[in-house]
Amino acid sequence: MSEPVRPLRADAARNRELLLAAAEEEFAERGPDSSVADIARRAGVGKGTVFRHFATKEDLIAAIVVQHLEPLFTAAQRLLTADDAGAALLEFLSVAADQRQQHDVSFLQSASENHTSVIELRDRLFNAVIELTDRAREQGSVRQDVTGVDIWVLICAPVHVVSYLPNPAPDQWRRYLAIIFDGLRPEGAHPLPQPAPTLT
Amino acid sequence: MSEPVRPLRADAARNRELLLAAAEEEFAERGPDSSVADIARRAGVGKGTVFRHFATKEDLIAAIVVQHLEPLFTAAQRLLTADDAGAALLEFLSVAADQRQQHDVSFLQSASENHTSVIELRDRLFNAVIELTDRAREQGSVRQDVTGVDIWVLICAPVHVVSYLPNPAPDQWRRYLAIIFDGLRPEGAHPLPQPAPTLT
DNA sequence: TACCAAGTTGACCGCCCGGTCCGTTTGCGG
DNA sequence: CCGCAAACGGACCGGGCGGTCAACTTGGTA
Repeated sequence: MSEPVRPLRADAARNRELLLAAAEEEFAERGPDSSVADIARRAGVGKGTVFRHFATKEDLIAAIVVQHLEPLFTAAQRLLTADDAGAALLEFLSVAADQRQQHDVSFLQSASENHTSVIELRDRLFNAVIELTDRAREQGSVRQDVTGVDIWVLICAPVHVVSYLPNPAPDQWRRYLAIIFDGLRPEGAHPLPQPAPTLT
Repeated sequence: MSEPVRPLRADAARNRELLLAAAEEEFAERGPDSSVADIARRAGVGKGTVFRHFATKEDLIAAIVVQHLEPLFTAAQRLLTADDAGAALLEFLSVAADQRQQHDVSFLQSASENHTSVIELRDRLFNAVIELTDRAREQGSVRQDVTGVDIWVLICAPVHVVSYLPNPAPDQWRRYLAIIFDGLRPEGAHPLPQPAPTLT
């Protein structure tokens, strides 16, 4: 079943990394309509080389998304072993926001929803967020009526709202994460008007 | 200085409305890359007619944005006369979210940032939000360290986070508006790590 | 060092986009 | 009801896109 994949040639491996880095920068700067030709130019390779490494533009996007989800998943797993689950949840949200602030490619997620590699990693990350949230709720660090799905959809909010500012400070998202997290705390919580959603 | 603009012919006026409605639907369903040809087809007119009414695609987008900002501004002005400024602010955020939930074209805002008509209306709306927020803060309905700019960037958040759900209930945004608004209340507020931003 | 598979390249293809243009149709004042 | 300006429609244009391919270069190995 398993294929004895030969290692990439040295120049090919280097070009692959150059391409991923260039594509990430290009998407972060120019948005979701960045062209493959521009990405190739930024990486200093021909356009044909892009398609040798990634069969379609969508495959390239999926590779970038995976590269972003991976360290997030690692962080989530590490934080699952922390004693203070509330602080762990807050730090996870900080790590996620900080990563997005550097290179915001969140708009690529929807363009790679069909790739199994993205789906698998995304689901594992989702489950880790559920666990983080459950632990924080059990310790009374967040309100009783908040679920992992709530946290899941709120991950992106701090960075997103900052994108409406003309020249935001690099850490501006911290202000809005703090506001939102205050809304998640048990103290002074008002009843929620809608039941918690699911992902199905 | 003023031009004696003749009234539109009956069919032209009707087509203009058809086009605006069709474009709004098309953008809401297909996203920011909807084509002018598809919009014309949905409106039941030729492509040339689109460009008779709106010189460029950007002009069409700006007209849609203005059509969305106008009722929002009206609502904000009305709510400025309410007694309970905290409830007024919450209702303004509800009106804004409810409108966006019906036809989310918020991604068009950035594509029409150069149009004076959009800029003027947006600035007037912004000032109204400042006033609404100042009144709510003075009445102690929201925390002392929150500003109108904070509210301004948070307007879009409830609808945005819901967009990450596969089949959201029409009122799902209310859950997240409630969470965020709890974070804006004075009770149990933790100090904010970053100063309030400005729009310049 | 000589060989060749692996890798690179950029011209090229078909497609679709925003925008133009002119021949045709139509609403409406006299 | 007539005449015409206003409005309409769709073929057409230049340009940029994702993706292909055949000629060329190069890294690793025997």
